[in-house]
Amino acid sequence: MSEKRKPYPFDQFEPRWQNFWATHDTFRTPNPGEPAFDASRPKYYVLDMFPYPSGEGLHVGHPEGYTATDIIARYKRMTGHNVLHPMGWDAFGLPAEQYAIKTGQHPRLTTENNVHRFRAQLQRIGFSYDWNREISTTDPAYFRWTQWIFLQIYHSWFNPATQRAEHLSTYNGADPDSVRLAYVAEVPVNWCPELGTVLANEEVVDGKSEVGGYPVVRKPMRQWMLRITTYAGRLIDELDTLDWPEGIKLLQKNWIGKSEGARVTFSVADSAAAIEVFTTRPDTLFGATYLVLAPEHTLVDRITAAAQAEAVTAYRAAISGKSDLDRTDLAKDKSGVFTGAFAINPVNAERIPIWIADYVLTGYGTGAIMAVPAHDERDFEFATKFDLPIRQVVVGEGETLPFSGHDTAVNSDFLDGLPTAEAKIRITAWLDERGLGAKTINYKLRDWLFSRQRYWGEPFPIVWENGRHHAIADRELPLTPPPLEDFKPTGTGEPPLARATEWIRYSDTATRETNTMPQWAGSCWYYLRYCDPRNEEKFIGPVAEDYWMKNGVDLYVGGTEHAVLHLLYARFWHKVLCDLGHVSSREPFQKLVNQGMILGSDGQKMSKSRGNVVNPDIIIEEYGADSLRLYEMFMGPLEQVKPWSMSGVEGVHRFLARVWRLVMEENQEGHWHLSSALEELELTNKQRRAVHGTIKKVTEDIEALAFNTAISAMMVLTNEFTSANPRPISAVRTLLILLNPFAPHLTEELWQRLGEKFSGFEGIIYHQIWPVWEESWLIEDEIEIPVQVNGKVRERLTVRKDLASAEIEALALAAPKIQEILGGKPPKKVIVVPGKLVNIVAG
RNA sequence: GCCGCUGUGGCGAAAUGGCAGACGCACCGGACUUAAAAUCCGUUGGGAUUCACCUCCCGUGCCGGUUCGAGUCCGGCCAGCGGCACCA
Repeated sequence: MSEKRKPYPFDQFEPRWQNFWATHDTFRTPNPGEPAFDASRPKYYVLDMFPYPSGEGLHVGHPEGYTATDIIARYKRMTGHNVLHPMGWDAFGLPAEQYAIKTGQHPRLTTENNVHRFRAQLQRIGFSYDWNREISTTDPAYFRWTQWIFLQIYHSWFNPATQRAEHLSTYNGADPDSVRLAYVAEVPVNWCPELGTVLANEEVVDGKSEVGGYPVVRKPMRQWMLRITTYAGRLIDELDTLDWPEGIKLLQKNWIGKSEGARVTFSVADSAAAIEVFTTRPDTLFGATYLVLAPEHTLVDRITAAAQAEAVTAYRAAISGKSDLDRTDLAKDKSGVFTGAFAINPVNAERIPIWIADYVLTGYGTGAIMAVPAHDERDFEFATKFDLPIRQVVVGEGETLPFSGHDTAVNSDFLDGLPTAEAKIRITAWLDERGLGAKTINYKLRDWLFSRQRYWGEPFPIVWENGRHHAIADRELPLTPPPLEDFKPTGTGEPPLARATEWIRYSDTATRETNTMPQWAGSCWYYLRYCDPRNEEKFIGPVAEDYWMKNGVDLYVGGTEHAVLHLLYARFWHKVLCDLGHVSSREPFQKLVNQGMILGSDGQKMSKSRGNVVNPDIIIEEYGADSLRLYEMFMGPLEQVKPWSMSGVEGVHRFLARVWRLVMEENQEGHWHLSSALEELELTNKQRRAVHGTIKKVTEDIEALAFNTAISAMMVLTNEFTSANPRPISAVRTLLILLNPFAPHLTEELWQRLGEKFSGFEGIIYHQIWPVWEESWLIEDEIEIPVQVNGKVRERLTVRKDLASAEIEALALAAPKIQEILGGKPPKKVIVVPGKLVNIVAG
C-alpha cells in the first residue's frame, strides 16, 4: 500500500456513513401490518443469490451482481417503491464441511467464522441490505421450516388428473409409497468414495464430483428421492411465462429433455415375457431388425438362453465395474452380447434377436429399444459391427444410410407412401387399437436424489419402524443434528449420524433416519423466508407472502452455474408449495439476470493456482468502496464475461475525485472546504439540456440494467461542469442524486456538506426523490444534419430543428460540395430522414 | 456430434437499420511546478496526399444477400467460450 495522499478522503467518510446507516437502521424495510409500512407504495423485491460462506472470503465476482441489485434497490426506493433487498447465508454443504475437516474444527464454528467475515466484507461495500432479515440455512429456526416443507412434500403425491400435487389423502391406490413425492428407492446412484457420499446427477460433471473433482461411480444404494419428474412437463411449459435469458431457459429445457414418441410391446418368443420399448420413430417399426436391452434390465436373467448365459454374465460384470467416466470414454466403440432370445415384432410377427448393450441406458425410457439400423446412427454402428440386418423403411432425397430424416415410408406394408408425420400417427393408432403400444412423452430428467451421507446438513424428520418410514410430528421440529465429535464421512456409505447411538434411538421400536439433506434444500425456499424471517408460526405468513411474493421475485441476479441446479430445484419446490396452497404464485423468480464472470487481468478464470485472484478488501483500502462498486459496473455489460483491470479501477476512482472537487476545494493547508465556485443560479439552456439529458439517460439505463453507459453519461455531465465557474448548485444536486445508487458514500458525504451552506440538502440523500426529466428541454433549436452521397457523408448542414423535408433537400442539393460531386447530373433519388440525415443517390 | 453465447482501435467498450469507435484505460503533447506526483487542457482506427488546413481511400471475424443506407436484418462459413453428449 502506498502512502500517497488520497485524491479524496473516502477512507474517512466511508466507514462513517456505514456506521450511520447501521445505527439509524436506515435500510430497515417494514412489513405490511407494521406501523412504518406505507401501503400506498408498490413493492419491489430484488434478490441476490445468497453466497456460500467459504473459508476464502469474498472475491470480486460476488460484488458484481450484488452491486447491480444494490443500485436497483436504491433507485427503486427513490422512485417510491417499498423495496425488499435481503441477504443471507447458504451455509450447509460439502465445502464448509470439507474445510472444517481440513482445519480440524466443528463445521458450526467454521461456518460462524466465515459468516462473520462475509458479513463484514459486504458491509464494507455499503450495500443497502435490511440486515434485520438476515438468515442462515444452518440456523435451527430456519431449517426447522426446511424440514417442515420436506414433510409437506413427503405427505403429497402428484395427481396426474389435476396435474398438481395433492395431499396423500386424495390418493385411492393401494400403495401410497409408490406415488409419494418423497420416497425411498434402491437405485443406481452416483457414489463418490472420496467425499463419502452420493451425489445428484446435477452435481456430477464429466464423471467427477462438482465439488472437489473426485471420481464418481455408479452403485445401487437405498436413497431418498424427490419425484421431480412428475413436474417435468410443467417445469418446461411454465418457463414461457418467465422473463429469463433465453439461454437459461433452453439449458433447463434441454436438461429436462422432453421427447414425444410411443411405447411398443414386443412379446418374447417361447416365453411369457414381454419387452416394452420406447421410440420417437414408431413409423420405422417395420425396419426394426433386433432389440437391445440395457445390461441392467430386469428381464435379462429371465430371457437369456442357457447357451448365452456365460457371455451375458461376463458382459454385465464388466459393465458394472466401470465408472461413468470410463463408460463415456468407451462410448465410441459399441459393445454388446446376444442373449439367445428372440422377440416378435408386433407389426409383422418377425422373429428378431434380443441383445444387451451398454449403449442403451437403464434410466431412460423403458431401458429397452427397438433397433432400426437403417435410420439411427447408433443402431447402424452396432448392426455393422455385429453383422445384423439393416432394412431401409424411409426414403428421402439423396440421403445415405443411416438416414434419420423425415420423408416417405417404404417396405412398411400399410404405411407405405405416407410422410413420416402421418405414418407416426397411423402406426401409433394401429398399436393402440391392439393394446400393443401407446403415445408417450419421455423426459431425460431423473428423480432428484435427495439424501447425502454427510454430517453438515438438515437431518430428515423421519423415523423407521419395522422397516417402514414415517414422519415425525411438526411440533418435534426443528430436528437438530446430534453433537458429534467425529463427523467425518464413514466411507462405507453409512452416514456419520449413524455414530450417534443416543440420537438415533427414537423409541423402543423406532430409529431415526441418518441421512441428511443436500445443500440445495435450504436454498430452495430462502427467498420466501426473507419476506417474514422471524415468523415462528409459519414458514412465511400469508400477508407477507401475498405482498412481497405477488408475481414472484421482481429481479433475481446470479451466476449461470445454477441453471440446472438451484434454479430448477427451487422452481420445483415452489410449485409443490403453490399446489398445496402455501404460496400464491406459480413461479418464484419472475425476472432473472445472469451476471458474467469476472476474469483475472490475464483474461483467465480467477484461481489461487494462477495467482490472479483480486481481493475486494485491497481495492476498498486503496480506492474505496465507491470505486469498487463503480468499477464493477463500469467494466462492461452486466451479463458479459470481462477481465479485471487495475488501471480501470483508477479511472473510475479519478472520476469520483472529480465529482468530489466539483463540490469541494483544497486550501493551502490541505483542508477540504466547499468550493467557492458553487452558486445558486439559473441554468443556461445548454446546461439544462445537459442535466435533463443525463437524467433521461441514467434513468433509462438503470431500468435496462445498462450500468456501464449510465456511468459514462454521468462522466460526461461531470466533465461539462468541472470547467463551469460559477458552478450552478442545482446541476450538482441532480448529479449527486443520480450518482447516489452507484456511489452512496461519496454522494451522502457531499450532500451533507452542501447542506451546511445551501438549502435543498435536508436529510440524507438516500431519502431523496429520483429526478424526472422534461422532454421539451432536450430539444435543440438547431441541429447538424449529415448529407450523404451513395451512403457516404460528404457534407454537413446546420438547420433549424423543424425545417421541412423539402427545404432540407433543397439546401443539401444546393451545397457547393454536393454540386461538385454530382457534376451537374440530376440525382436519381433523394432520401430525407427529418432530423437525421439526407442521402442522395447519384445517377 | 448437437444446442447456446460472443467476435468492433493497443485495451475495457459505445452505437432505436441512419455521421462507427461515446465514456474510460494506455500512449503522446502542452499548462501548472525549482522538479516530480497530483490536477487541468489537448491529440490519438489504419493509410495516401499536404509545410499546414483541407481532401481522398480502407476499416466492425470471413463470403454472399436484402436496402437509398448494414456493426445492426437474412443465408452460408470460420474462431473462441459455455452447456449437453450413446436420452432411442
